[in-house]
Parts: sequence; C-alpha cells; structure tokens
Amino acid sequence: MANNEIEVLEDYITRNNLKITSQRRTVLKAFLESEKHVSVEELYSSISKSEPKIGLATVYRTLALLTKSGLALEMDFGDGQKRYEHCYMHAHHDHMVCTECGKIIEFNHPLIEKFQEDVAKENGFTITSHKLDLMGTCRDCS
Amino acid sequence: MANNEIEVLEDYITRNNLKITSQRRTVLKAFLESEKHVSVEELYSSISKSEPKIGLATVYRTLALLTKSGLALEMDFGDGQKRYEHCYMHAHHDHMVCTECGKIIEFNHPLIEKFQEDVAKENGFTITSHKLDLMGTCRDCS
DNA sequence: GTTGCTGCAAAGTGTTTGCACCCTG
DNA sequence: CAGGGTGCAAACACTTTGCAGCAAC
Repeated sequence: MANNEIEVLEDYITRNNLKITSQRRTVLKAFLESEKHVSVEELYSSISKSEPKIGLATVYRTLALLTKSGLALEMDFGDGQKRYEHCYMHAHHDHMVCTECGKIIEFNHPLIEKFQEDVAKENGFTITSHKLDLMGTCRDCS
Repeated sequence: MANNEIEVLEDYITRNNLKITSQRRTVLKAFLESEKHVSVEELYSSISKSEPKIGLATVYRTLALLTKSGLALEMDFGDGQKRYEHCYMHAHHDHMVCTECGKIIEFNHPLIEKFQEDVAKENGFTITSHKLDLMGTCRDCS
C-alpha cells in the first residue's frame, strides 16, 4: 500500500487538531486493502480477524473521517447499507452493478458527463455531484 | 383521479387471488393525489388525517403491492428512506435533486440513454434498469 | 367458511450516540 | 494532563413480521 494515503489522513488529522491512533491506522489499512466498494460490515469483519478489539462504532467513525479527509466516498446502491469507495487519486466514474453476482464495473463516458451539464444548465440547476448506476447482468451472468 | 389506476390495481389483485379492501383503495387514492416522490411517512400522515385507523404497516404493505402491480416505483435518493414515484403511463426519466429545498426536477436526455447502452454493450453488460441522479441546487436556491 | 388483510406491537436492520475510561500530543 | 478517541451498550430511524381478530370472496 502506498504511504500517500496515510499522509493524507495524518495531514487532515493534524490540520484539524485530531489524533492519530492505532485504530485509525488499522481501519485505513484494511480499507485500502479491501475490495473497491466495501460495506461497513465487510470491513469490520475483515478487521476483526486481526484486531478483534476494534469496535464497530470505531469503524463507522473512522470511515466518516476518511470520507471527510477525501480518501473515501460514500456510496448507496440502494441495498440498505452504505458502501465506501476508494477515491484518493481516483477519477470520477459511474457504475454497472450486476444484480446476479454483485460485480461492479466502473466506467466513465465523457459525453454522458457533458450532456448532464447541458441538461442541468437548461434547468438553471447547479450540479454538485451526481451518480449514475446501471443495474443488470454482467457478461458472465447473462 | 383517473380510474385507470384502480383498474390496474384490481386487475393485479384478482389475477393473484388477493382481495380488494377499503384500505387499499384509500392508500392508492392518497398515493395518486400525493406529490410525485412521496416517502412512506409523508403518505401515512396524509392518510391519517382522513383515515386515522389505517396503520403504518398497511401503508408499507400496500406500497409494496402498488410496486408489484406496476403503479409505483421504489426510489432511493440516499436519504435513508424509500420514496415512491408514480409510474403508471409515465415514461422513464432521471432526477435532479435540490439539496437545499428538496425539489425534484425530472428530465430525460435521449443521448444520455443511448450512450449508456453503448457503454454497457462495450462491457458485455445487459441493462435491466438504471438511475441517474444529479444532486445540487435549483435555480431558486443557488 | 376459507383465506387473505388489518392493526398493533414486537422484532429487525443498519447506523449513531452517551459515557466512563484510555491514550495521544 | 487536557481533550480527543475508544469500546460498549443503549438509542435511533426506518422497515418488516407475528399474531389474533376481521372482512372479502
């Protein structure tokens, strides 16, 4: 794992008069080693294997911290739980979610982005963020 | 309110050996008279004014029924509660959600739809549904 | 008169919070 | 050694479910 993310986190922490703890390091490490779209529960159980003392609440709180510091992005695919995506040095993209196997394919289409801007402008709307999810079946599951 | 929706519902109900009840009629009526993207709680409280006997669970159960019968569409804008959209005879569209006032502008851009198909095809992905939400501020709130 | 429906309350889910103690800076 | 961080359990918000009585067919 690149050390850059740790630096980003420690930077955010010191700039905001917060504190670096071993738990925060552990959660960040597990997050960076996790699949790209982890749920809290998944991350928590992967952490529990090596650090059973770390509580679920700490995972929640640390993920919120990672989100604020710009390392994680909160996602909601409508399955009733939050998922977190890596976002350090990672360009914006949209998702195709396979409803059979759960695989997530990322994509980006510049023209789709452009037309979103166009449509927003036509309606006097200022976009701060957006999400586009395609649900369906991937190549292996069709 | 058009009677067509009632017919759709009663049709679904009889085809599935279910029963038409006054509660179901009431919930359907309130749903049709509601704003386009109602939350369960909103619908429940508007129903409670005229029919205080109808329970929240019935509203939940009836909305699930409306969804199955093709009259409503479950939405999730990531605010932690389900919203239901009218969908009888209502073409597909996407949403701009104003994060200030909650207003929802619907739009449809044929080229965006087309490029979604293109991108999916390139990845061997078969789309069954999709959603595109733009978050930001509307004209009045910018 | 079956069988499904309702209201209520209880149970479930995922997430947040209050608090006493602990640890970082 | 002050103030934030942690683990735990309780609280939360939203949704689902079990059940006894009720109503539609």
